[in-house]
Amino acid sequence: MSGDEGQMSSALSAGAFTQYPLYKEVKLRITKSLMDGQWKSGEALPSEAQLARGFNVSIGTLRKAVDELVQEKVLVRQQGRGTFVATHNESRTLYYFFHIVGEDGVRRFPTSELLAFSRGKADTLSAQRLRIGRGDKVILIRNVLKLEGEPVVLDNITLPAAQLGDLTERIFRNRENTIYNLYQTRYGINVIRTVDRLRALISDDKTAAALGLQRGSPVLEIDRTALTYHDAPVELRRSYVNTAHHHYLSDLGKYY
Amino acid sequence: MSGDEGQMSSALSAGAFTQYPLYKEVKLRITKSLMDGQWKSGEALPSEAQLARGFNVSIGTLRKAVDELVQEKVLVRQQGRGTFVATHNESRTLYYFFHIVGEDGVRRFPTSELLAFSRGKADTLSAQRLRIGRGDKVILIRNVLKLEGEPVVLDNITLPAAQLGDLTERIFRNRENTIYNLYQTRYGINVIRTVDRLRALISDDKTAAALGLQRGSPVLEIDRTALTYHDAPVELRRSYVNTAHHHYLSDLGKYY
DNA sequence: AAGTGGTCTAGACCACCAT
DNA sequence: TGGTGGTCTAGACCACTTA
Repeated sequence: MSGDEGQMSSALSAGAFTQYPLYKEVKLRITKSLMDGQWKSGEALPSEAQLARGFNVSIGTLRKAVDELVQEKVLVRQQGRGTFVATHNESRTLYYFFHIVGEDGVRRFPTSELLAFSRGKADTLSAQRLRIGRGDKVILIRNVLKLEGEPVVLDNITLPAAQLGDLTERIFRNRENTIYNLYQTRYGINVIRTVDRLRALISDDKTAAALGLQRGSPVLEIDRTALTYHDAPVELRRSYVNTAHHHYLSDLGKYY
Repeated sequence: MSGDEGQMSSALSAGAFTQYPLYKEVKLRITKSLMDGQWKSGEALPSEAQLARGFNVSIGTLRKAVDELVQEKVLVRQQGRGTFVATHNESRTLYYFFHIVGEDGVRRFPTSELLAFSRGKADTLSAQRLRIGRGDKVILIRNVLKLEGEPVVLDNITLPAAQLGDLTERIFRNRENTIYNLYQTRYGINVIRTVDRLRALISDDKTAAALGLQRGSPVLEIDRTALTYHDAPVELRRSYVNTAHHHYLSDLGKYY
């Protein structure tokens, strides 16, 4: 009886006929609570023992579910203290989302300077990539990132307005933390991973001017999609980088 | 007695005074066997039950060690069949080491064309990055990669000759598989991960010619270090990519 | 049918943190 | 001291592959 209980409840609560691991279902239920905002950024979840009792699974199964969420950097474990919802702070940004480093390889956090904040409508491509309707309202942001005072990155951000209804230039400008932190804390939108597509281009005049480059200089274009739970897109960002004294570091695989 | 046995043997066999998890030590011992070539590319390891007995640990601890090696793509589990040393085949290359994709986002495997094979001595920078002596012998390879018949990538490879003593142009040219597969099967050098640093540049005339580009065209430079166990460097590769119709895909984090 | 990895459980004990 | 996560063990049963 006791041995089969977990599997029975799994099949029941999943409402499925297929064989599906119990820990995956537990993971989905934790994810759902996170999406619903049941535990907010930086808050502690109930202890593993409590969660296991709540889900009616063994502690080992509960841990396996949490293990994966920790791996994905959605949760953070701290021995002796608890398990927390990962916060978008500077160090997380620096290590997982900002890939521009100096020639010495050192990671520095950039300062940000807003160039333009406007609203518009999604064109065909943006709509498709954000999975919204063509012509739906979007927010457009142009932003320069500086490293040691020098402009290095020009960001062009496209956001679906529906999810960030009240976002204004003032709110954006007055944020005290990273942009992803703003999405997370104010709108409950948690960016979990990004997919970047890179090319080399000759910069156009406007971009060159924003980066203090000569006409015809090469720049690195980064076409980024930011994703939240279940790979749902939440932000498009097209960036241009002056790679004369910096480079983009792609260091996959060091996840152990 | 039975509960403490594992931890005791851990401390003993690690020969350390510090607290060190038993599964980490098991992982190191498996890694060591892999480095020593005890199980070769594509071969099956002993079953988990056998390994656990051999290391005198529980099956759970053994699995935790193997879990990490599977995550790092060093080992591959196949339910019902066994656990195998991961092979450098085309699909592994395509998904984990070759990041150039077409505008449609589809991954295609490139054809390779050798331009030059020579021997030389390591300059200061190469020596430092390969952790060999300045002036030590190296092998230099220039290679063009074509996608659908068009040259897209120019590779300039630097290899420490000491580890690949007998490598000749003929052997390199006649390989039947990927370059990393050659290192793995012929020299027991297993590339596990790579670190890429990217910039945008104006191509020099030689590079432009090799890629069929006009003078002054922008190209994406990829400065790659390939690493084996314990992050030991085994290859340097400086590549130039025509990103007019392709891009570099950086898709970290989809490891779940 | 026999052997392999995959899941799940139950319980002990350790390391670390806050109080 | 009590609560948290971290490690380790032991054993049952399931899913899949091969012969």
